[in-house]
Amino acid sequence: MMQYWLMKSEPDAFAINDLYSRPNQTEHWDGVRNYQARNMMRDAMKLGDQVFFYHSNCDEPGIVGIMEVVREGYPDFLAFDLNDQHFDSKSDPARPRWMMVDVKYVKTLARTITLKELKQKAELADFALIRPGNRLSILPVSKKQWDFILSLE
DNA sequence: GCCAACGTTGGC
DNA sequence: GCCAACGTTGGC
Repeated sequence: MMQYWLMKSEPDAFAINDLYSRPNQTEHWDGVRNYQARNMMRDAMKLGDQVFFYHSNCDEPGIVGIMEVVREGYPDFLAFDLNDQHFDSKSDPARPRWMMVDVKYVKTLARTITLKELKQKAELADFALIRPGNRLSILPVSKKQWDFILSLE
């Protein structure tokens, strides 16, 4: 059964246009160093799942596009790379601590659906993104929420 | 296992 | 740049 997600990225570091210009418009979602988010990538995200691309920590935080899971959870090899800022000495290839998935660009929304706007919708009162203090970088989205958000485009 | 200190996220 | 929320670490 198809599932829906939202993944955050700071556009200064990796924006939807960066995904668009990657070979095959595909990239691995590296750098997640939070166990809850890790568990979702390791256990729950499946091939074909649809994902909102969310720009965080920027002038206009919001949902900017859609991507698709094209490879299920596998070790985040950047955690093994001493020279990478995501290096983690507690993760090694024999016992990888951090996981990632590969995502492929699907589309850019006609406009950014802003956090501000999402907060104002009674239909999204239960949406994890707009609950106070939710800093998880990967969130589940229900089909109902997904369809409603897309109807705003 | 508790909890204080500390670090990070991310909106504003 | 501020700060609230909250995850992680480490002493005990």
